[in-house]
Amino acid sequence: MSASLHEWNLAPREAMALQSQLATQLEMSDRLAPVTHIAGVDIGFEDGGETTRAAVVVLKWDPATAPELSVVEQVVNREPTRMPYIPGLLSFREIPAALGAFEKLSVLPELVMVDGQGIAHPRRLGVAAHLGLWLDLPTIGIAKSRLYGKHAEVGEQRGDWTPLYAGKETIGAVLRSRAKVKPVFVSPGHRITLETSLTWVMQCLGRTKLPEPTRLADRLASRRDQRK
DNA sequence: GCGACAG
DNA sequence: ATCTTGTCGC
Repeated sequence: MSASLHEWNLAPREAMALQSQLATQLEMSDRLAPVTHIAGVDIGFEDGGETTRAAVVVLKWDPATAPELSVVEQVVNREPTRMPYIPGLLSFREIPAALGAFEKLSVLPELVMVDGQGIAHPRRLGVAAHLGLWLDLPTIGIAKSRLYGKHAEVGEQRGDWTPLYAGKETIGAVLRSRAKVKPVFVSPGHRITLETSLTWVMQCLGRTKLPEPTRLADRLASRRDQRK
């Protein structure tokens, strides 16, 4: 059985109120155990959207070989899709299936990278932040596009980044993870700072746009991946 | 009222 | 996210 279902079947109005409340519980400072394993999380859909497929990939962290990291475990969890995609309420659609995938894991990571926003969200509770609270693990959000916040143009060089702002508050960073490619949006979720988030993301960056954890989870969650 | 809008 | 082939470029 997964987490108390009542939290996941809320009307948009209530879901939004819950997000604001939960956001106050986020820890915005570093509280990480020594990192030996990093997980990547992403969600995909099948059957025209009727089935939600959560994928979690656990990689062994080894500074000697990074950004090449070995896969220690891969898990896929399928569940009936419970609600449609509503901008700002993504976590209510994706987290239930993700929690099921984590329950199947035999190796728990000390750090989790999620495909989506951390606190770079209207109410500061993107999917990465929400998942971090549920798992009580440090999480980082790595999104392929912007949901919320303003920013200046980002440099062209790989590694260049510029702050993502919500007024005067810094809620994330726009990172040029690969030259000549659209930048990614990095924002801390839970138990980690933006600075530390950027350090980890860059350390897991190969020559690709996405860091290894989410790149592999992306592939595993995608319908194009013919595995089963 | 008019846009914007993670996956 | 997903529906979908080939094709341009490093």
